[in-house]
Amino acid sequence: MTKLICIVGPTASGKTALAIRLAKALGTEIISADSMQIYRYMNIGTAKPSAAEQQGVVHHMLDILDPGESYSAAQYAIDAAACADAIAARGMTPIVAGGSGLYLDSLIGTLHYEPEPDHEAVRRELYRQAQTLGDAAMHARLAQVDPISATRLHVNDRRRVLRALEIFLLTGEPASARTQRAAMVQRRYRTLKIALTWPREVLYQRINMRVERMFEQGLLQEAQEIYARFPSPTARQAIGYKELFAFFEGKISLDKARENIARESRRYAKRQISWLMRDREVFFFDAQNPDKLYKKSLDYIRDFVIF
RNA sequence: GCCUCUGUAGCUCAGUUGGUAGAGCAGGGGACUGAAAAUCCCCGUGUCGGUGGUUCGAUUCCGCCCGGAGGCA
Repeated sequence: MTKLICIVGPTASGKTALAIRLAKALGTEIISADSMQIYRYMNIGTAKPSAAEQQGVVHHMLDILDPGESYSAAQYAIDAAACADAIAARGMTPIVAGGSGLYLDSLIGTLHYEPEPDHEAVRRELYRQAQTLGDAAMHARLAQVDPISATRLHVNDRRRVLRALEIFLLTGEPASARTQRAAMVQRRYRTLKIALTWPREVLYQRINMRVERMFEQGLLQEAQEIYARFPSPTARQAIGYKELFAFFEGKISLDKARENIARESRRYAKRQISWLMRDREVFFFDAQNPDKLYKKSLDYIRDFVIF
């Protein structure tokens, strides 16, 4: 089975730098697992490594879409797997680095996706209905066709409730049944997962500093451009952009936007940590000393690649 | 120096006509299968500034002390 080295961790934990250093040492390539760096033009706000920072290491899954083009974890699994297989075919062990836990799990095959018809129209209709009938009614409807999903999902989690309904309407099968079947599918890759950890306060300081640096580097102008060129739903939801859009629309002050970006980044980091904590496979490495982190990672990688 | 206001959760404040207290924000924990940087759920013990007094009982009333803000000199 093909092997993948995964470098994960919350935002601003140093994944990018470590991955590049390791890739150079191993002579391999990097596959990004970041749902926002996948977009062109969103560079500063997503902390995408510049050409200089990449130091000649080949990066995949960066800049493959325009902001506003829609994408999905399922599609990512296909595209990233193609990259991984190509790299492996050339005799290397790819490094996957990124903070989008769902994407990462989709790639390695912990999560599995079966083909399904286009959901565009059905989804739009469901949201229209939710608008008029209310969340409780939609949840009740789900309970009739897919009681397992309905118990698992909170009434207010509109997104997941409607998605579950959508699956049923599209496939005639409850989402829970499909999920159950997917769990039986064998994984695609063998993985070594290294997670970078920091004391919470230190990580938050790093996040705050990074946000300031982003503004120094011209985040405002970058967001302005995206705002003008891509009035799209995707860029709208990226931290660092959505807050500035609110500023452009006169809803909040620039200071408030800056503050919100830092706060949302902190909360995002917390959600990422939650995601990692439940993954029993990850090794948590202290990231406070970069050299020690690098050496320890290399040790683990050597064992992993050999055996 | 005198007068007035004020001191309650990390922050901004509410409140208890005396029975040891609660909101917002910040923060913490969790969920997560085709939008995921998204979406959603749960979590409020804190010497009620300190110290004496009144009281069965004080964060609440009274005295003094210590912070802070303003006014008069």
